[in-house]
Amino acid sequence: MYEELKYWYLRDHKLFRTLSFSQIKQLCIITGFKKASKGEIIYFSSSDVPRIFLLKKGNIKIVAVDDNGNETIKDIIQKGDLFGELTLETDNKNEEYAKVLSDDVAICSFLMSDFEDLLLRNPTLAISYTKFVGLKMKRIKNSYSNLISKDAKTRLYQFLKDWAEKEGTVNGNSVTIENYLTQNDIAQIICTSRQTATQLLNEMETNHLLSYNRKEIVIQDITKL
Amino acid sequence: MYEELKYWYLRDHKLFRTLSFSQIKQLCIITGFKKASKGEIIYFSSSDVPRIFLLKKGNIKIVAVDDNGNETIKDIIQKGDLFGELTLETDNKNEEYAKVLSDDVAICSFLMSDFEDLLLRNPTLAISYTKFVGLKMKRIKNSYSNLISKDAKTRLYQFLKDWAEKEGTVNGNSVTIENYLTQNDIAQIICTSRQTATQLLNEMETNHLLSYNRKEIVIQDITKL
DNA sequence: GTTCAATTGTAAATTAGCTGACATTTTGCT
DNA sequence: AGCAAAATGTCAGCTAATTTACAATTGAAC
Repeated sequence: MYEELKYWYLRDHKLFRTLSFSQIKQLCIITGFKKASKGEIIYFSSSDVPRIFLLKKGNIKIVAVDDNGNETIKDIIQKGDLFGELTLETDNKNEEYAKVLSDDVAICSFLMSDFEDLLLRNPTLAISYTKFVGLKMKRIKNSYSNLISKDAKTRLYQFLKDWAEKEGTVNGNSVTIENYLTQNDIAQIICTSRQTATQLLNEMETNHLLSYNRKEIVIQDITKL
Repeated sequence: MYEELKYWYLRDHKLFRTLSFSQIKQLCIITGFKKASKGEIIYFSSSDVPRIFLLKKGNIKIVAVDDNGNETIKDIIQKGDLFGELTLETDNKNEEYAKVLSDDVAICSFLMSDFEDLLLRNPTLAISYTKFVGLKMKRIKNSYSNLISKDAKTRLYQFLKDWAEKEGTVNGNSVTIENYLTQNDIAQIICTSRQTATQLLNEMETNHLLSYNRKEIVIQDITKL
């Protein structure tokens, strides 16, 4: 029954829908499970054998540390997202780790080499996977060109719109987002200083565009952003 | 013999090294050839059937036009690079075109659907291709995080180093680059204003770091950048 | 050779946003 | 409850780089 559970955990991701039961089982044999709670740090890049991870529950942020010890948020991973060495290529110089943002997370993982084997035997999956990586690339390109050509305000608005679309609960024109990020996190994501982010958020609050607190963000009218 | 030629054209790219003659021939049947000269604009995103392109000779820039009609340089493609819908996914809302930078270019292309068929029959190629797309993604990530966290000067230095490494002719510590870009192009690539780029380049010239003209750039000592 | 457009050079004014430096509030913890 | 740590609020410089504005140079076309 444990096997069964794992099966469904993987099956859930749209990438694996096309796989037969036995194929998933093959991956499952080496599938690892992990639970973690808020604030915990999960190392995944170096040391261990290269793995691909699937976040089953909760939210995490991928943080990179540069030579000066500065932390930068690379990515926010949500329930259902894959992360890790998606390029099937290991690079060890990469100092990245994941930090748990929600109360707790469930992560399932498998070895990159096993996945590669599976892709070899499953060309359709290989194509789906390529498209998946491509989509990811397109998203990254998009958000980066936002970062570069737009000012901080526009970037914040765009970020909030994206966030609302991905995770918000809609209620007419109003959208409610469960807020698991600090203002500092938000600032890092939109690449600005914490102070600027605070200012902009307060400005939006006085303009009745949204109401902000540490639990949730309510956007009064998403069409006005 | 025309067939033969095309074979070698494709064969040249390291992605296709693992393919058999017949497999390449299969692609070649639908391979298109194109020649174009300086300043010419090549549309490749919309209208036509989705294709993947391989630049065999010369240099082009990929330019995107936003809603306000502003042009941004998305990418510089060099001899041997693939471009087009590398993600195997068409998106039509994308307003992109290529502009020829060198005196003339040779481009060879094939249909995305044919390539997809080939990938299906060739899992090894599929994996290579996935890794290739992944590598591209990693490069993009890298250059973007440069754009975001570094100042204009550092960005210019990094760009020149990259350019020199890719295309420069080394002579001891000195490197000569054939300059097919205007200062405005360079400015756009490193995401700054034309004036700032000009200033920085002149500053480098007075500091004897390089000599610049419209034909070539000579970096006196690449290790000093 | 002359003309015109593109490219390059230079400088002052303006500005978005960062830094640093605090005060205040909230949260988790024992 | 009471404390420390984390998160938020606010403000005054400061700075890199954009904008605006124009001059000078180069190159290609006729």
